[in-house]
Amino acid sequence: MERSTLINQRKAKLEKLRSLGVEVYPRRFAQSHPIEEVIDRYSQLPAEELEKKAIKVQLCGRVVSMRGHGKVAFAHIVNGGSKLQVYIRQDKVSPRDYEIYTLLDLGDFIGVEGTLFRTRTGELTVLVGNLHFLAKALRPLPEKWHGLTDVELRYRQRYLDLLANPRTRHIFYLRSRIIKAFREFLDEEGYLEVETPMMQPIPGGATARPFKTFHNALSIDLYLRIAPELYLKRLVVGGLEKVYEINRNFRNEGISTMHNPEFTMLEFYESYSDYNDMMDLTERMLLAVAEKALGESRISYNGRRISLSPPFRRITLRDSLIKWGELSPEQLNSKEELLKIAHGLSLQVEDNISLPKLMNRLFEELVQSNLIEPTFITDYPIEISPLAKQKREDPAIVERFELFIGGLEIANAFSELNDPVEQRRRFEHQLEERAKGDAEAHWMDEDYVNALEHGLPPTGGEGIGIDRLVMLFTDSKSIREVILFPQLRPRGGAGA
RNA sequence: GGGCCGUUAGCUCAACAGGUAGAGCAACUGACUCUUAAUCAGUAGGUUGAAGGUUCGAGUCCUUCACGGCUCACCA
Repeated sequence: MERSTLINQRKAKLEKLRSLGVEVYPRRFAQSHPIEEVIDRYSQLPAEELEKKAIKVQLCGRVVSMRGHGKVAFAHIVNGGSKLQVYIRQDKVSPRDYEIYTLLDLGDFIGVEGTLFRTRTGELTVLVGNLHFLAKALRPLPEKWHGLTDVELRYRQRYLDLLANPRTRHIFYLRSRIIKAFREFLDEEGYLEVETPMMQPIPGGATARPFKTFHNALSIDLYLRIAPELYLKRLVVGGLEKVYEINRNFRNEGISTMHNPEFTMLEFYESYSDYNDMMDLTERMLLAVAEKALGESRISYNGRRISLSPPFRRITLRDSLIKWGELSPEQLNSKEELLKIAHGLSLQVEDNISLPKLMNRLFEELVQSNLIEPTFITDYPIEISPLAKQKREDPAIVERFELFIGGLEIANAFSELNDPVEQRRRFEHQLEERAKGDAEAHWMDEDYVNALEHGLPPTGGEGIGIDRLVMLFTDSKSIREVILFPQLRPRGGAGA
């Protein structure tokens, strides 16, 4: 049926309810219990006992199914994700309430007062005494059996996805629990949660293209942050020795199953510790989060069972290329050799690519997908790590790790560079890269260097991509499955 | 940005080789006082994503565009 006809039919019913004197959008309804509680408390009681106790309830929810049988009807109502059957009999309700029932559509909200009983087939059900109309749905819900599968509609009208698909609901409940578990863990460790600017005059803390905006009153360009890192370290300079922030980052880059322009990042910094301490902390934290949010220490991802019990494997970037990339130490020292390999894999790399960037590229190609079990990859080239501290024994390498689980990059951490002179040098080098055309090279941030000049203690810092972690914990293949409203190209009109 | 695939009723999907666009659910009318994907009888519902083209004839073939998915490239 044409959509406007469906809506008009429902509007007509709405008017009929009004003409009966029914308040069609009332303010509130006093429920005696959420449906879930009723089920928890009474679903085990035998029918005879239910009848003897004659338990009175006032429940409400959205009507999701109706089965009329002449002068009686069964319906299911849903609230809080739980479903309960209600039973309306013409001889048990007032004529007015019965008329209200006849005007109900799937999707409407109702409240019922009645008595619990068990049907012949054993289902816990409310025998309705009074029926209250709570809100009208003018548009139909997705089909009851197949639900809503059109991916575009699921993302554009997430409310329908949430109504029709229990898995979607589950993912976002779990996402909430995961974030809460991170907070609880860090709070217990003595970390302070802070909020730092989303709008920054100089976008820093990562190598990525920013979104740009303009502040009228100040008449300046501002950038949506690509990372909170430099602000969090300013706080450590200020004596907030353990800080964390869970918030949005924005990167003006491509959209894919692994990338959304805005995404959620946990970053945390701890004074007097280094990247080794961060690895220990990460192991404890991920296990704690899994146990709290999932109730177990193992996850399933892409058909693989993965244990999050420490210790996690630790291997240097270089050794990982030897182990999984089957490269020799000699090859790893030669850009020409690596270029040959890259070309052999038909990777598109520019001939003037630097050795460290080439290594990283080969890592992504050859190694990353093998890192199913939690694995810390350590010791990155300095060139791609402008904010990390060098290793004492090899100044070309920094004290940094990335954590991979299920082949996904989950965390990135390092011993923070706290030498202001060296930091300035690194920024200057980045400026040269930028001048050479690297749009993602880091900006010079004099104010940040100035902060370092006041003294940053030895500090370990880490960022964890919350969306990817939620993907991992919910076995989701696309980041859009774990972001309620992922970025899509806008489309005219509602509903499509 | 490139490649591949998709877009048909409110939802989920059909439609041979180019020959009158169909089903289930939802909706509407009627029957039915323990159903649960209720059942039964009937009714209505379509600019086949958009615009062009080929053809006697296009959901189907061609071109362009829009939106989406996957993938490659780019990118932490």
